[in-house]
Amino acid sequence: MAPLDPVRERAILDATLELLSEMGYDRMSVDQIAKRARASKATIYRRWAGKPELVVDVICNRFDMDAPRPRDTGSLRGDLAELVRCLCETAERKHTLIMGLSSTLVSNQELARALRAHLPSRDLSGVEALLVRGENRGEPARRADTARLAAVAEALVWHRLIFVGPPLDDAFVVEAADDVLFPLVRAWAERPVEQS
Amino acid sequence: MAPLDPVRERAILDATLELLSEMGYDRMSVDQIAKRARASKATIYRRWAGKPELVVDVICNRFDMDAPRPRDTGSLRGDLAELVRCLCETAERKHTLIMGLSSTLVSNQELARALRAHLPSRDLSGVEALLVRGENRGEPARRADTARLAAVAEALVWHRLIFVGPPLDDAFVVEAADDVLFPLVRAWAERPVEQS
Amino acid sequence: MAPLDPVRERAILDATLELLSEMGYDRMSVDQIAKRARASKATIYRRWAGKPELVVDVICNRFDMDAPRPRDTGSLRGDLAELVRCLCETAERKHTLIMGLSSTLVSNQELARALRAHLPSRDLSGVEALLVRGENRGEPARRADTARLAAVAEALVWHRLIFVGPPLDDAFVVEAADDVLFPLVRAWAERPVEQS
Amino acid sequence: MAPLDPVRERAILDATLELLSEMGYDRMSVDQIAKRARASKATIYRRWAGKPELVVDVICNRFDMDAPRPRDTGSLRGDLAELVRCLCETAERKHTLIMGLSSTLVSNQELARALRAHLPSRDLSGVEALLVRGENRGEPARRADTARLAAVAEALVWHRLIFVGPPLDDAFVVEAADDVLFPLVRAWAERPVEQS
DNA sequence: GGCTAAGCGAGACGGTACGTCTAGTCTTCTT
DNA sequence: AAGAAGACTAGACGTACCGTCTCGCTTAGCC
Repeated sequence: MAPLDPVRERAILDATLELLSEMGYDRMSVDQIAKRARASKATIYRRWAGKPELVVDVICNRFDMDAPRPRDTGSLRGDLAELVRCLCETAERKHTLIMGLSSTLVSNQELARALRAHLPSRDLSGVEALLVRGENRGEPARRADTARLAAVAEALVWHRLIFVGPPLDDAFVVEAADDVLFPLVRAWAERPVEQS
Repeated sequence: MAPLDPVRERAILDATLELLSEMGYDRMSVDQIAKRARASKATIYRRWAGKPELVVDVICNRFDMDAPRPRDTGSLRGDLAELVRCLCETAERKHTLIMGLSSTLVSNQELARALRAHLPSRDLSGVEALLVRGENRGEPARRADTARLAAVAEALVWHRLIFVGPPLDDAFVVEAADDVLFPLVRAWAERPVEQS
Repeated sequence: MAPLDPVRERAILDATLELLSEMGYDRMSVDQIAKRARASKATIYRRWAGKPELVVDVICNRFDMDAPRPRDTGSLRGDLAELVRCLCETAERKHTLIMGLSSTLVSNQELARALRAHLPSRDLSGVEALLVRGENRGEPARRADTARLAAVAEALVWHRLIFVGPPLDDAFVVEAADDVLFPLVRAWAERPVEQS
Repeated sequence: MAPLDPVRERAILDATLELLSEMGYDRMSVDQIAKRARASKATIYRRWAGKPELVVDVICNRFDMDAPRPRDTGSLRGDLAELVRCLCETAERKHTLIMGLSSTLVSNQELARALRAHLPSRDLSGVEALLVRGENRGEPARRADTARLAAVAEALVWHRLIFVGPPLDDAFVVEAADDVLFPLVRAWAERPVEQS
């Protein structure tokens, strides 16, 4: 058993994940985690420097952060709305966690970096596919920068969460898609920007 | 002295503001605030329901949240970059505070609302002026939705802060302006969206 | 309430005293004391540097350390046995506490001094009276050094506790009185030693 | 190597003995013993039931508990002082250990018995010789109960350690010999008590 | 000009989480 | 097959912080 037992680690991460959703970040105590995982606090602190580090690890390793893949709705505008909807879904899940952690993140840049590395939907293929479908339909989707489109969509969602708060309703989704993303994609298609 | 002494209130807000920048939100304790303000904790809790409320009050009343007014650079693209630069400046100041508070904001929607009411640059006249100048120059700035433009710009800045972190460098500013905001304004000018 | 509230102090000392006899020194935890006294651990640690200091205080202030006064049995030998019996009674009560503390006392001489100051039966008048009674009966009790007699008696009792252990039976009491204390008192009476 | 290796046992006892004098009983941890003896904790716990048992074993087997034999000083009074001096020497060495153990001894009578079996100077021949020498010199040493004399002397020394604390100075030695032991021996010689 | 009401500084209090430490058990790998 | 290495459970310890409360003192406003 000399190397840190992965079974125990798993149990601790599981317990943390459960409690995280049951109580939220700051009402969840390390003692509770230990009790639920039938682990000793020493076992927890042998692995993680503290509660925030543990939770970041949970987020990175056991939390499903990938947005669901946007479905084909038959039109570019519809697909963009669908994209925003998917991002909303994920962001609302992440939001609580990140907000709970953020007071720590501010004074712990190393931790912040670790978390950020796992935040974005690494998988851009959904957005890519959306643009390809649009192009195939003859819609003005060519040359759009996939990553930038995803970033702008994500930015709109998070901005809304921070400045207006949940819930993210359908009106917001449609506005974001129709008034920002769609015009933007069209603009890129017509006068492409030099890719950076 | 029967009504709550405004002098004491001021001293407490000042002390809080100082400590907030010296230590950050969560390493700052109420006892420290009391000591620095030569006030009793009772005096603090007679006015504010708790530490988060106090800090929100600091932000609302003693924290200069208004973005500096973007200057005229002679071109729409330049003005947009200038706008983003101004937003960056403000956002970086706000960022730390909001992140420190956010674990509380999640479970205290009332507080969140209070804070949000003071977050946005209420003053959109700078953005308005920017668009007017563009229009006067014959640039494609007509019919752009002032509030929406400001929101998108702000969204880009905050997204960057959350997902990449400070500092907000010049490359980011230029990209945001040239690759997103400028195409967007042009798109709006050419095929205006129905205002919501 | 500014000065440390004596009511709380009392409650804590009481709770400690109770738990001390219920569980013994080392199975008693500070958390238990706090819970029983309906006090916070902070309140305890504000007053005492730690568990040993608290217990020493209990012993000094709330523990009745005085031996019962030996009764008149009608003879010097009987009175001496009675004295030993009284000392046994007290010592057996003290024994557990001192033994529980002693691992700390070894490495904390300051604490040891505090405890020692409260250990001896300060009241020697019982022993004094015993000797006077003997003298009045014409028994050889003159000139005996009261303090020294008490010390020898006490030494015999503690030696027995340490080297043989409880319980202190009647045979021991009689032997101590008849074979040591009585001969000693007689010897002092016949050829008094120069008092030191 | 199949039978529990006596070499390892020896190493563990040695390490314990060293640490015992370096740090005292309660600041010495089992992990430290293991590390110093280059042994595993399992190896320790395979042989001894716990830390107290181990230490008792050290005391019984590797600790020289016997008082040095009192030398002939040419007079009974001098010999008695010499006896007390020898007891002091041993007691001061034992004192720390016993005090460190005592919190355990209280709640573990079996262990207490094991320790007690090794505590007294089993070898009474030194005391016996002392009395014989006195008798041969014509001093009043006849019929004295060797074991009881040793016990009283020992009692005086331990009482002093407990109630006044180390160090045991020369004044104490002389007083104990001249004011208690010598009168007592003389009294026994003149009116012998029936041996119990 | 006293009386009352309330704010005030000071700081103890209950509660609770944190992170550290130790004792004693158990597992895995090495020799 | 015994031993070294060291991870494990359990739980006590002492610290820090929050928000409440109680003291006296001082001040303001009203009779």
